[in-house]
Amino acid sequence: MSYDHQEIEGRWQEQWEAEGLYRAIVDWDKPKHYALTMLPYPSGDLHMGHWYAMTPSDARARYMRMKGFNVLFPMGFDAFGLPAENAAVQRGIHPAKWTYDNIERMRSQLRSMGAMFDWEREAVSCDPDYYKWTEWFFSKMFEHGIAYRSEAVVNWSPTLQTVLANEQVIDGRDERTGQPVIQKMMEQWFFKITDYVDELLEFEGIDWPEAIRSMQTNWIGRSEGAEVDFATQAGASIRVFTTRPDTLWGATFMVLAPEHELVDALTTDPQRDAVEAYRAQAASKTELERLEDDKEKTGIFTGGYATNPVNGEQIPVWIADYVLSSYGTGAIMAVPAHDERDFAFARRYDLDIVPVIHPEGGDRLVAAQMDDAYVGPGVMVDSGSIAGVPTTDAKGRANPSVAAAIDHLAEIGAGSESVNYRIRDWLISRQRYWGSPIPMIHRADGGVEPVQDGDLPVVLPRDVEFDGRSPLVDDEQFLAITDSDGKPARRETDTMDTFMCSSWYWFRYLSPQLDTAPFDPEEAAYWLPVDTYTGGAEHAVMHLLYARFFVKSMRDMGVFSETEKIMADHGKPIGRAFDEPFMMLRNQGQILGEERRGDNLVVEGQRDGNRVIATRVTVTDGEPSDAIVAGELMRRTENILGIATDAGVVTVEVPEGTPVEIPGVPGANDVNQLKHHLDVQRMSKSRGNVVNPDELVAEYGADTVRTHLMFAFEWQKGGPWDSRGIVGSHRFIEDVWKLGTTDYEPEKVDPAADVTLRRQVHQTIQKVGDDLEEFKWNTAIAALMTLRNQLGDARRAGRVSETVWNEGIETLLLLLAPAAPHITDELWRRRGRNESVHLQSWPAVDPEAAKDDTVTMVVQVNGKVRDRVEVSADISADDAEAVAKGLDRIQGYLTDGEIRKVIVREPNLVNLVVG
RNA sequence: GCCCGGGUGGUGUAACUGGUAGGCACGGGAGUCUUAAACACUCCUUCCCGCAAGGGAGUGUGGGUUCGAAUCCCACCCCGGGCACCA
Repeated sequence: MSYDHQEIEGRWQEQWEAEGLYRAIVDWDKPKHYALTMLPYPSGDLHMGHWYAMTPSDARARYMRMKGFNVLFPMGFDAFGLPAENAAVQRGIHPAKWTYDNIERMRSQLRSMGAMFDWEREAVSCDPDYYKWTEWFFSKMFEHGIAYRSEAVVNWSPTLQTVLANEQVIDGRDERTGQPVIQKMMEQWFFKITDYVDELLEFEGIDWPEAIRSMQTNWIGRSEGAEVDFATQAGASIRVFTTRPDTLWGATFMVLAPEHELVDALTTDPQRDAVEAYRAQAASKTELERLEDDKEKTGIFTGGYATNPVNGEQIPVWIADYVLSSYGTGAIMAVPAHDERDFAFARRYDLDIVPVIHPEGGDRLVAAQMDDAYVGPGVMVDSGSIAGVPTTDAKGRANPSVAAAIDHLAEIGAGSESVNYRIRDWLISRQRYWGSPIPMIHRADGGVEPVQDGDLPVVLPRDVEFDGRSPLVDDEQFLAITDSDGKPARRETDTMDTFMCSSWYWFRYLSPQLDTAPFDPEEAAYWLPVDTYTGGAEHAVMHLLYARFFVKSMRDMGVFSETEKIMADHGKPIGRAFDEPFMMLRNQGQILGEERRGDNLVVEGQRDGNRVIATRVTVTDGEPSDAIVAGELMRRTENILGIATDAGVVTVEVPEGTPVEIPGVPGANDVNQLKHHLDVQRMSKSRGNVVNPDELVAEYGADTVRTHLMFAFEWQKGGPWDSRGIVGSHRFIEDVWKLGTTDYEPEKVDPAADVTLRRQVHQTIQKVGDDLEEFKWNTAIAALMTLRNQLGDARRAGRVSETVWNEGIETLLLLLAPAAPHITDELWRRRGRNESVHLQSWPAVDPEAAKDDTVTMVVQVNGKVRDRVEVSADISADDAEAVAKGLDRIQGYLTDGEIRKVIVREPNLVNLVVG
């Protein structure tokens, strides 16, 4: 009987569905487990990454179910977003049609995984039934002052024709397309995520990876310091935020962001033209251009002066674009002696430098002799009342000099302690069509008001034309509305960031059909919170941060009050259920395209230690001989290339300005284009490195693909796909088939063989269970492969009894069921069981059976292994020592000295120290 | 520059709390089967010396702690990720 994976997998997927095997129903008598995996965007095709993310999560959910939990494992689609609009523009397909067609296709691909998704709970964020509640949340947040409209400098993407949140902009480029964004003053909708910063910095009671926590902490960017006011002749004073109020005595000038509101008032007439010119020039630059000019700081003197509050000095006020209007107060006090940026600026414009820190154990600093700002510890000098106070590397009040300065500022009334954050409020409006409408009305009198709850959802008009801009802006039918006073008004035309849709989707899964509330409190009381959440780490400061914010604001708006009552009725503790969305978070890595030989790079240059400094880099098909390095580009980090040559991977540094030649791409290129070019080239030349799961499933079956993805990678790390390796996992699945389908008859039963096999079986139960708890699939599968080998050996030897053989086979099926659900259910029922393997309990370890009765004891002499011997597992320390000393091989090592010390770690090791 | 996470055979990975480095696979080699090839099966496969018995080296590099270090400490190099003119 050969293993026909296509027939088996198709049949079981249908049967499970017909049986409703994975329906998750509230049952207060059973412990619940809410397992969640990030929902996909319906791009059209499921790729390996989806399989890699979802099938291990499915295996975990299945394991929890076998452990006795009532498991909810839903799936849905994050279905709003720009690609649908691009399809409309490029191919004339309506975004809704494009999206729903893709969803249809992906549903069937998802089914081919054989996952235990409860499809009755599916949620699709672009359904009006769904976005009605996305809009409702917006209205609630508007009511509670969490959503607000404000004018601010925002990131505008000319490519996407919309504004973007800060989280979506990386190095001045939009994170999706890599195109530059520009800064624009616009009136937009925001969510007050900044009200929650302190709570967001805490991760109490949740089990999240350190990397995500530190990324969020980093992004929020809390810094402690003080706000200080500097009086000016213009009347208004300039407020600055500084983390180093202790260096105030060394502040010799001030710098305002070009956009700062006091610039006009401070600018003197002789300087006005120059200041205006500088402001205009700064405004025209993209963020990217500002960053590129970072070598030389530029700025201009306003002509105005401010008074240093601690010493009364008059100091000049400049403007410069290295001061950001968006951070702190948009103005700084410059302390060139102790800040690198201020130092560079002062040197360039010949401004005063006054050192106020005396370096520990060093000479007094002399301004004229400084080559760099001094940022280390020391003692405050020339600093009025805080002179003599030590200064350390500590931040905030933990630094004695900062504490002293804050106290002094409070005394003289010039400033106070203050905390600043890097994070800004979440900009959620988008000038796009395919998103959830913002349910607001602009009144004729200039005010705004929410659409009445009863009128939700504001539905996207279907009959619209696409030309790259949002069709909502001039859709008169959509726009025309009356306000609550019955007067003509206009609808808001912005839609919401799609991250808004994904900030609450796991609540919608609880009751996707409910039309009276976003979720059913009866369901919520039982299932919440989400117990395990899995997905990619790339969402660290977007989705995962927004989701935390969202739950906290829902809690504060009272959205959970009924749910809480029902929980109390059932005596279920609330814990952190409404403070945090996901109790446990685990991130999988990324599956990369298969590495393969392709286009070569030829590098000319000099060797420098273990790397090569390039003088010229050329992309070529040939392999010229005068090159120092020739081979395939494996990786690039900034200007460092890793090139695979016959002699291994060589590190090549490409200094700025090195000529980079790419055939067909004229003009000056740089390293940034290199990798992109080669990737594109490789992808299009042969799609051999784009791994298509559908093809693999057709060839090997879903069980093999699932098992292999779990086996071949360290899950949190991922890595490049290697098409050769999958045969190993396939052999494993086929061996399981053979083991499960052959009738076993012992030749001659040997009780010792029974003991051995049972020990192996029960040790495997222990090992696999431990590994699945910790998401360590690779070692769990390795242990199951070992058990496969052991069962194969036992069958060949024919010494184990039938009972023990059956226990072994059935345990293998039970332990493998989460990873390979189809073959295990098939074999399970072929063994005459009429209930699914997926309804069985996880096998229990019999500790007696699992115990080793003998172990290999290592005998070392001076820490080197010199012999090994089988001993009883419960050997005493004295016996172990005696056995070790008695070994012939060991005797030979004892002749050159006497035993000075004996270390015994029975039963594993004896170490004899001889000298 | 700062903050995380890493570096183990030809490859992917494994190794409890400091106690046998290389388990599970891929690839490679030899053999059995076959007219042959593929499949399957058996054995070998960290490197060096040796016919072998055996010996030596070995977890990025260099030091240290320890009876004993892949594991702990210090310094450095490299890789991946995040942040970055953030005052």
